Amino acid sequence: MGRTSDAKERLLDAAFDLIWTNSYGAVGVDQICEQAGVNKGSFYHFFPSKSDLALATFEDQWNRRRPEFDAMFSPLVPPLERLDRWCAFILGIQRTMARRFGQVCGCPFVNVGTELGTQDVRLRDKVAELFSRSQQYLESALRDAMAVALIPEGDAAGLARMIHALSLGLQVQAKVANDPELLGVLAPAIRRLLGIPSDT
Amino acid sequence: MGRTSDAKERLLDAAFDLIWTNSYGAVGVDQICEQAGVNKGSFYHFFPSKSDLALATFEDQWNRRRPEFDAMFSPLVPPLERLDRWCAFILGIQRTMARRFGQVCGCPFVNVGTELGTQDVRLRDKVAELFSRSQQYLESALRDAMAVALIPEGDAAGLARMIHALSLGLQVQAKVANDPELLGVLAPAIRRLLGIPSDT
DNA sequence: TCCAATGTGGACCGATCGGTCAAGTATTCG
DNA sequence: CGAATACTTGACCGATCGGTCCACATTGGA
Repeated sequence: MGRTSDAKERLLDAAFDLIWTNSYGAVGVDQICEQAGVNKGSFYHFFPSKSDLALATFEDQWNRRRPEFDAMFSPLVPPLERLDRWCAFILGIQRTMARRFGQVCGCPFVNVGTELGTQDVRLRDKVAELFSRSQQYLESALRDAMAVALIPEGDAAGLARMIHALSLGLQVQAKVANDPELLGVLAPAIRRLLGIPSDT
Repeated sequence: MGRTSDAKERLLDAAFDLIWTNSYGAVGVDQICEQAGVNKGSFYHFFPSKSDLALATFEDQWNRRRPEFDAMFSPLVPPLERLDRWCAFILGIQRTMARRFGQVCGCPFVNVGTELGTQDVRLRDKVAELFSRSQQYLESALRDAMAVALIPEGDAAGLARMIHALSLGLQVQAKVANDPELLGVLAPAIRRLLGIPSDT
């Protein structure tokens, strides 16, 4: 009962894009509303605050990306190829954003996590949660790789965290240098970390 | 001629601390002035804009830290120990900030670089420059390590970038998890990356 | 059909934002 | 001493901030 609307989705979309390409602090509620084609009254009908919108945005984006991740890390894909696909995925995203926007945007979760980490505990915790989910995919791939002796046995969770850190750091470097191609070293770097000799 | 003052230094100090522990956007000019015990008029006597202050702050901080870096990476220190000292340095800073402030603050340059990377080119370029300087220290240590065959010959610059990325990523993870001890894996991760078997 | 629930429009709020300005005070040099 | 310079003071500006409010439009279920 009551009327229906897709304003909430439009707000989630607009907010994520604007915050990703700018920053949480630099994007105003008015701006988000304008881009979403929604009035301020409606905004606060759906979300109690700007921070709540950001929170919802993150969960929403994750859910949207999840099928892609599940496919990438499918147990049917050879373990090391899963990692390669993941590297290609990240590189692809940063390339696309850089081309569309003229500027490497980096990882949206890192951006907000570092900006608001000391100010908004809920947002910080949400980013930590999303990080943990990413690492679970990596960890699972690493364990499968160990099972078939593609890499030596070891602390899969710890390794996953290292690989994840590597990717975050390279994305920061790429953003600051405004060059998505810096992410090209991600895959070889991971192989180094895993002790796999490169092909060349 | 004319009167003298240390207001500029106080502004640089206050600004760096406030921006590091919060974020660029969340800290106002008024707030910086209050913490520095300086009036707004004086602020704009020394700096043309908030963004210029941030820029000056970064250069200032680097110059202050430089002797520490030069000592850490002195050619008289064995190459691999330089890297260990660097890891300990980063861990120490994050621990101190976390204890003093109740929250891991991460790398100040990453924080601002990711927040303003798409909005303020000068700031972005400055962060890129500081990153490059850090990598030069690492690169030099790696080359020295190669010279005495502590690690296999290879692309020192590329390896330095990977190590640097690893440290940035781990700092982001530590901030978001609010646990400085996550940086404990930095040293072992670097050894892994360099292909050095761990002691254990 | 009519009502209750749901979403919309947009004016409005006090606070704060980065930045300006002009008059005044201290200091150093000639 | 006097004038040029360097710094201080604090009131002030328009714009924008996140958030509130409420009359109104639209809808689905009974």
